[in-house]
Amino acid sequence: MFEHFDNLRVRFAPSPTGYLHIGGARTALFNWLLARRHGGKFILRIEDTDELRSTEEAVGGILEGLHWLGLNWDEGPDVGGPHEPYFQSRRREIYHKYARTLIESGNAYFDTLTPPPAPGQKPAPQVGIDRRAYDAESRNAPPDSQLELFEKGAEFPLRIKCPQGTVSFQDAVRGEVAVNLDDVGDIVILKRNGGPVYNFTVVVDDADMAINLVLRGEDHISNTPKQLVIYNLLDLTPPKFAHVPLILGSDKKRLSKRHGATDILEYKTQGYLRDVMINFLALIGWNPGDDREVMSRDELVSAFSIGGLGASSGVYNQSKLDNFQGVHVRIMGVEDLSRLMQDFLPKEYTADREKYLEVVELLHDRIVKFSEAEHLMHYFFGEPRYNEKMVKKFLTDNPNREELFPIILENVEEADPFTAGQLEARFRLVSKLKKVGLGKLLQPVRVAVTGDRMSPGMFETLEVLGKDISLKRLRRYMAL
RNA sequence: GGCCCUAUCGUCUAGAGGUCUAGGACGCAGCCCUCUCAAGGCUGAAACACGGGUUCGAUUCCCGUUAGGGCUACCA
Repeated sequence: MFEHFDNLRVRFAPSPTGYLHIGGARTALFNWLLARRHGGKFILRIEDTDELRSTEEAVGGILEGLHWLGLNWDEGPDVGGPHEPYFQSRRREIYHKYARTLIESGNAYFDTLTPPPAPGQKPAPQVGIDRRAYDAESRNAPPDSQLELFEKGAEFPLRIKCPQGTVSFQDAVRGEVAVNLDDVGDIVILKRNGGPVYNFTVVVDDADMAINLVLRGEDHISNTPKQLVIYNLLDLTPPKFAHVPLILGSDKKRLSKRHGATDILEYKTQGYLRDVMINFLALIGWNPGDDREVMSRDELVSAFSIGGLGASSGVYNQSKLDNFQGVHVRIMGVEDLSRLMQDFLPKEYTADREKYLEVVELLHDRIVKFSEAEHLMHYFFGEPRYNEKMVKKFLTDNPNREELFPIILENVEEADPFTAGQLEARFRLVSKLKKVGLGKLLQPVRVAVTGDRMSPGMFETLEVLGKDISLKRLRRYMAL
């Protein structure tokens, strides 16, 4: 029943009270994947009814994050659409229209009994209150009187009249969820100041925007019954629901800054590929039904199905992300890699296209995050940043320096042509004749030329560096 | 506290009553390759939370316990 969709309309509805974290990004991704898979529409709606906590910057950050991931929306901010506006803060009249409907049908009433909350205090819990008092005071007041209050702009919270019994729904990932309506209660839909409340705005907007499948975080599962009551009172057909598990940190607690980067844009600046992020995120709580793990965006779209969603929460795994990044980098051609990586490098590094490509080729298997690429290749484009400990160990304090360094220098000097093949042949011969391991010969070279103990193959590195630079760096430490 | 959700290797997961001596991936360990670091190849350690049922038979179904998570606002 959840596998086939006509005119699928899904949405991502973040509230701009902070950056787009990876949990939200994943929810957005699932919705996007679903829309693309079934030829439906992906709608973006900004839930900024909390005027105190919502900010413009947050909106910008969320849009930027979504753009970076390539999760383009068919309707929403910037692109518009037939159900504008897509910001809840600009839909107040719509909410009031629906509120009026509820009052007229006798399904909502002003709560004249509950005192205003003390400033800065949470209002007292209203579930399980003594209904009888409300029944006498205003719950059973005639709709006309309530409408009058509404017109006057009464300073009372507007509550729905929750019926008794149970509500249930078929969750696409969990099956049936049933709740006793006594646990829902007469929830507030309009605040004392007339502002609409979340559980009311989602219902109104999802209905108004013709959303027919709501896929969201598990933290909303308890809100669903409340929303269902409102759908019923409004005589509206509710959408289907799918609640995906949350992403947890390594301590199984809700993901937070303590677990590393959680702003999706942080991954961009660290140099993760957007397709890696998408691949990684999709696999937390979903699988294609076979053993595939590393998947392209297109593969993800065609493999995605709501049936592949799991119900148990997943823990964020940084080393898996890094592994995915490495694999995606390796299967990518040098051309693509070079292009995607150049924003993370100084302009001087990429100016000489040919040399840049040679360097990238050498480092192809060693690059993970692009933010680390500069360090891996810096010595090709300028003086090495020497690791003093290694300089000491392999060069200045090398016990065999007098014996080996002249030989090393001589062979580099005389290599002609100055190619990896030529250099390798010479060094292998020396190694054999002098009965010295290649490592003994090459580690000092490596430190002198690259500044540290690890690099791509030494012969290839020397070739790309060229004879002049190689010799200059070697002589600095090896000329006795 | 109340209500709701979840429960397979450390982690992501496959498994939809017998195919499970439980499969894959990351990570970890060892070996191979090797001029270092990677990459690659091979091998290994590593899990069905617990207790009751149902059944000829439960990782798979039901109940409970425990654990984790969520919600419990005139926040979203």
